[in-house]
Amino acid sequence: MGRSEFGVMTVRVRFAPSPTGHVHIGNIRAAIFNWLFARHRGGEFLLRVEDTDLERSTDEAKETLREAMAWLKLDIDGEVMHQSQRRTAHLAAAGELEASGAAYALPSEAGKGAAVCFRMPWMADVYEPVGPAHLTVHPDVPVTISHAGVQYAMVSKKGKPVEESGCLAGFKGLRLFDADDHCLYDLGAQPDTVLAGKAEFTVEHVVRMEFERRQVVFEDLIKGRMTKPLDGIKDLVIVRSSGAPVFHLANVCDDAVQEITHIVRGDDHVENTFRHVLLFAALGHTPPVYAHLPMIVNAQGKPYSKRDGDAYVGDFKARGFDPDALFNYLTLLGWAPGDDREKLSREDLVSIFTLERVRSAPSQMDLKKLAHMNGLYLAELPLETFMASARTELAKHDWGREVDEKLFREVCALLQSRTQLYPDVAVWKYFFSDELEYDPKGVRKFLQKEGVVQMLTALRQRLADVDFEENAVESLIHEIERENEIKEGKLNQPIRVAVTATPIGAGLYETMVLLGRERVLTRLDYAIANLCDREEQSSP
RNA sequence: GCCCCCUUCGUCUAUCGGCUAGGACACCGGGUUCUCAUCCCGGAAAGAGGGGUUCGAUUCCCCUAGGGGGUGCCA
Repeated sequence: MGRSEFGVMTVRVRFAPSPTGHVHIGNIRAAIFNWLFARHRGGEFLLRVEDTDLERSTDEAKETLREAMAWLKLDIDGEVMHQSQRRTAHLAAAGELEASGAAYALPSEAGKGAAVCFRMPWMADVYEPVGPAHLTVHPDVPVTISHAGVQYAMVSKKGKPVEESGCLAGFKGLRLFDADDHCLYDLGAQPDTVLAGKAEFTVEHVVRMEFERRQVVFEDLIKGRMTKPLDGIKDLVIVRSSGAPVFHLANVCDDAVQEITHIVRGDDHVENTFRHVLLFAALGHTPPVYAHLPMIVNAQGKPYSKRDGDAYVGDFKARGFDPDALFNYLTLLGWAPGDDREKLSREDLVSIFTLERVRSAPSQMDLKKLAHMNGLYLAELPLETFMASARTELAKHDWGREVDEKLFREVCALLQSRTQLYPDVAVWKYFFSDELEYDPKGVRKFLQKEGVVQMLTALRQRLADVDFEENAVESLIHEIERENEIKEGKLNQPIRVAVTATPIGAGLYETMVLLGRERVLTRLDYAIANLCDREEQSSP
């Protein structure tokens, strides 16, 4: 089982999504943790597409799955397994279980075949005794005992019968009593005839049952020691009456043939695990080590559902997130390195990631924090990389489709460090288009002030002659400020609003130079004529 | 109903019996800067509640509450 030549177990993990619809953020987080674990341990990360549900599985979903994984750089080892192609092997396994008596056929319904059910074995390594159990039973509902399990009714608080059932193995030493405390039934220590399906019992007027409770135990790397009483576990349908293998069978068989050593999956599978470990054993395999990841919940603290449209991996790409930033952020959901580091490279993460440090409480996404982290990542992207994404984003605007390459590059270089999300580049419009929408607050605050029009006019006239580069432009502006006896820098914001239509942006002198003399002069003219308060037509 | 699991600032988290409970995002103040962002400094903000165990509990145990998962011939 995946042993290297040194006798050290080689880790083999898998990501096993079912390709029905888009890849969910919770799914991809499971993929990320599997990948990190595999890379940390120098093991292998496999992909298994669980496409047995032919009705709902689509090629498109498979495609978006591969896209999402490629985008997040989750490289896989070995061949991709398609579960639908393993149907014969799954059915063969079911046949073996049935032949050995580990599984049994359910009574077939009219017109259908017989479903196959895996019986929780009578004895197993993972069972441990927990002592005697005494249950109160509702006398109106008869107790039935068969190789398929025990059915009975408990008594609700209101005295109503509540139907319950469990596997036969859960009721070792079962004894049933009536109201007079007579023992009506005794399963005995060795219920061979019942197990063999040679005897079934229906017992009436039972008020009390006793048995030796046992529980199933497995060790979870994240949640610790997990236990569940066997009498609360039911036998498991592994083949439908239609003849199709059920998820549980397929999943366990494939994990066995792929020699998976660790199963890292969502919390929602813990209940399955109690039965899967027994299925592994019945199939002649040692169960893998399990690690159940906590769920990711939405901003309302509720589990993500189809309604939370923003939970698909593809949407994060579309909304301008960087894959490395998302990767890093997701890594911090339910896991932390143990110190104060948060921004961690892939290499760092691979070297320090352990499943033992995963928390077991659900965590919710914080888009603000993700955006912040995205800004950190965008700021340090190589210019070319940033430009490529920015160009794609710009092309979503009609003014951004055909831009001057040289100008585009310079704008990117200037504004990259102030971009948090790619859609933010929409504010760059003033560099590429002359159709400006002036920020009304900016206009009011900076242009419609006394004296501004004169200073802008002076600036406009003398700008025509000056060398159009940063230092010269800055000196000229300062000159005008001195002449008008205002503080150095005071004129910057009025100029900014006049030439960029917004009060926020990068350094003004650089911005002006990038805009170019012609545009700056035209816009100053426009502002002087249309946006500033003119003295002669000042308010009543 | 029953079973399994979870519970530290609004959010993500640190803490593995000694805590003036640390960090990050968001928020609020101040500084730097021509604006914004960055950056720097500061502030407000948490152990669900109740019982134990202990010299000492956020840390261990129990109960309650709240939340999640499961209870399919779905995966």
